[in-house]
Amino acid sequence: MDNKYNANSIDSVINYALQLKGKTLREACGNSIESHGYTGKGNFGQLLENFYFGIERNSRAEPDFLKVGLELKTSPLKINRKGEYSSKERLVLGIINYLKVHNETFETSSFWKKNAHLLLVFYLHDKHKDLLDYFIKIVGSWKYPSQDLLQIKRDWELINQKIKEGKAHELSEGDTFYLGACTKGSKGGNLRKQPFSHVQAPQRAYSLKQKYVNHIIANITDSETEVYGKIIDELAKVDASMSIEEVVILKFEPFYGKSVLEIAKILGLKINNKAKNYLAKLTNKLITKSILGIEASKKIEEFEKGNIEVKTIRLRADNLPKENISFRAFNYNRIINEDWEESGFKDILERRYLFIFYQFENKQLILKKVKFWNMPYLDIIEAKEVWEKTVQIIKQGNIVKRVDKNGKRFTNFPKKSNHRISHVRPHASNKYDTYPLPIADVLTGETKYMKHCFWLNNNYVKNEIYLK
DNA sequence: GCATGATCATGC
DNA sequence: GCATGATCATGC
Repeated sequence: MDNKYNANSIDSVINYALQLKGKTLREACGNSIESHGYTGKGNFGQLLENFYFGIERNSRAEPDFLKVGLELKTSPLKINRKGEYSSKERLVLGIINYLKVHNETFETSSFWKKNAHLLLVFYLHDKHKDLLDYFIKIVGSWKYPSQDLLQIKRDWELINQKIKEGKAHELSEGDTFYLGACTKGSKGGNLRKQPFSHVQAPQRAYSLKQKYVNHIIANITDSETEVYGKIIDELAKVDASMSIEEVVILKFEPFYGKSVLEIAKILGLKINNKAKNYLAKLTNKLITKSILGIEASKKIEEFEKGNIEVKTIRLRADNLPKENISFRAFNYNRIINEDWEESGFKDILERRYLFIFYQFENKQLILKKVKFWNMPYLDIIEAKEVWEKTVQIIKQGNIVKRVDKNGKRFTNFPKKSNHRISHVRPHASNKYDTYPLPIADVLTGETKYMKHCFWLNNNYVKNEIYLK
């Protein structure tokens, strides 16, 4: 290519990239894209690389801009409810080569050689437009803050450990904090060999979690509005070699065995135990104020970036959670148009959770223990059946099985008694709280139906999370 | 006593 | 008005 930029100068490369802001690929590359055989298919990143930067397509282990150590990454944006740009997806950083990585250390890994310094180009995705007409909104370079890098290294090592144990097929995005192993390839069906097991494993890629990418965006555009507290600052006071999770648990332990009343007293909180969410609120304050030593109003940066969801559980004396665990209601029209790989339920199942277990003892709630957890991959595959059945029932308009004399509905959705992990039940304010149906219900002719959601079975929580 | 359907309370 | 977290009601 001509001398649009100097490939030996990092500033030159970045400045050239910054000129993309506000433009589309068509505007930025002139006619060269069409004249080079662009067929309407392809990927935004490749087109940008070829036609704007003049780099031939490659799948090298080195960064795209080799001489200055910069790796070009493009990623779509969406507009969130507040009208701000946020990442539409996780940021994929390259396929995991199961056969090779077990010989690498993080510092010498091909992952780190390639991805230590990123040149990021974010464009606004619009399903009504040709990708040549997407507007490029955010451009910037990115290096990991040293505190994040420690965690990313831990994440990378955990992924490697699983491969070394012959468990590449059990990898899940929820295993790790910032750097995830996401499925990659046609509907997750791409199977690869792994070195220490004869079981073939779904192809996966290193990726930064969507929430982490949002923080990168806020950082690049200098638009961070939330005020965060950091666990890591507490960590340094304890023992810098401990992980975020170890520190959180260590800080919780002094409260084990204490009652909600005692904890409230320590926190200086009044308890309104008529409010259904008082325990969740108390837990939240406990985490921020007492355990992490930050202001209760602040969000915890690491939990945000790592997409960690806190769940408060009340156990009965026999260790069974008093209730099943609900998630957000699904939209009938949306769920039937999703692939499993991009489905909301898979997102729920691949997340990492922090469970806070309280137990009833002599009518008092006692903090028993806390546990970071994510669903094992094989269980996710099992729970997938519940999703598939649900989608099929909605597609067939076969939701209602019968209506009793009081108007109470019985559905064909997957039941708890037939499924070990998860089931489907209503999750609505009342029966008038509905979502539209894609096709009318065969039995009742109704075109909308009470909101439902996936629930995690309480006996699964007892056996697979609390007792394990 | 549990499974399943239905609804409540709060905060943003 | 809705998402979130949770509990209630009933019949088998």
